[in-house]
Amino acid sequence: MNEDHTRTPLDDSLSQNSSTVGPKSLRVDARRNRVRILDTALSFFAAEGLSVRIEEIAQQAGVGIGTVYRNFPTKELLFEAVIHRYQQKLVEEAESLLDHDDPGEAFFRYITRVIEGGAANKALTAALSGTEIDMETVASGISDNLRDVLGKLLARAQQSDAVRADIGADHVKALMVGTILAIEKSADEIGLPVGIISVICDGLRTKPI
Amino acid sequence: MNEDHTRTPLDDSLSQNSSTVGPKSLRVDARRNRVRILDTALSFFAAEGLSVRIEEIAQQAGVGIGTVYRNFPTKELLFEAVIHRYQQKLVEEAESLLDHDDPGEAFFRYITRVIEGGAANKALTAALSGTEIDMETVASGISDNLRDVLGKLLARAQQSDAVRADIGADHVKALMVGTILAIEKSADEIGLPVGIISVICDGLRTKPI
DNA sequence: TCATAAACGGAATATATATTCCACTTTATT
DNA sequence: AATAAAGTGGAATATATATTCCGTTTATGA
Repeated sequence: MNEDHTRTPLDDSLSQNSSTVGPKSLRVDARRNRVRILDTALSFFAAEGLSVRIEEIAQQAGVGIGTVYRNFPTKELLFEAVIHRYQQKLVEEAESLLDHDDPGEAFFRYITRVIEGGAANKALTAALSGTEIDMETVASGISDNLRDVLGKLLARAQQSDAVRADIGADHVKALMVGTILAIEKSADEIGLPVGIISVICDGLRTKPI
Repeated sequence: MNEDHTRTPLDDSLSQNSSTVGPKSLRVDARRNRVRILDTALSFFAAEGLSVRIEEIAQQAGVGIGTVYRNFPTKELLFEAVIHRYQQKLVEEAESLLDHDDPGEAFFRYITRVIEGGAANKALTAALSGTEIDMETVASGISDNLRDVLGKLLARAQQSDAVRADIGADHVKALMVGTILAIEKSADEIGLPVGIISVICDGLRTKPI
């Protein structure tokens, strides 16, 4: 009775590369369900944060609760799996901006994009900020990877004198998180996001004189 | 059996002016308990946010759960009562800065103070940002009052050309909330708050050239 | 001091939801 | 087609906590 189908949360997102066999080759129907669950969970988490009921995800995904739990033994683990994707995308995006001609623009474009994307995605917000959950694993995962690339992006921008020198990646990360949260929490006044982002960016720039 | 001791949440904080009789003159022990509950709730909410159990508050306040519920029929109402105090303080503080010589400094001093105070107070954060709860009543109450004074403070600062003209009180409020949340959520890197606040303030300033 | 209404305490109740369990299906293998 | 292994659904369980209920205690005014 010793169930050990519990894969570690970070190595499994279900290797899309159809050729490779994957963790242990799931049965075809199982793999399909897994994808459905992840997709559904993503949209729910993004829209409503961690408070969605597992039952609702299961229903919408067209599977039973039990199936969700077979794949993700815990709500938290499901969340982690969902977030792990997003994280990857963010990091990749940052990396692709690392060899941009204008380090300053690369930097500002990146934080703008992260903020705009995040403001529409409660799941990401929760993951980045640690709101709503403890998030041992993911949090540190995100922090490490994202802080790294962000740090590089920032360093280049600072070297090219586009960004003030007295701040670090932590500041930037905090500012992004805060801005995302602020936008998310505010009544949806039109124009708010743009205005706020502009304030942040201006505050980060080196001063003219 | 029709209990109607349910006072409206905003008119009752227990009128300190000992001379006036108050809402309906509580029995002396009842009044004492009410204060204890409010005080205890404040510190708990500030430290841990809305997730504290009512039972814990009751215990720490030295009363039974029933007594808490007699005074505040709902966890949410208790929270509202607690927040109402803080709100009042914030508004008063803003008002007292309205006739400061230097409108710019008054403005920046105020948002700095709110941010620094808020970052240590999860209750305020929750109330301001709407995190963790719906907060119909308080939210709008805070919004209205605080937005008002904040607007005045901002207007003066803008007239004196200390703050860029293209933003409104909503932006400022969102920025404050975001900053508070960012600081609160970040691991406590020393110096983070100062650095972040400085970025925000710089971003709000009119530009030199 | 007594009677009475007000207030109290905390066990019991209600509710919401995460998680488990297992009899039943479906897939893969022969 | 038959069988074993893998996977499934969803009722049942476990748990956490907000809220109610009511017998007991306490302040107050005569």
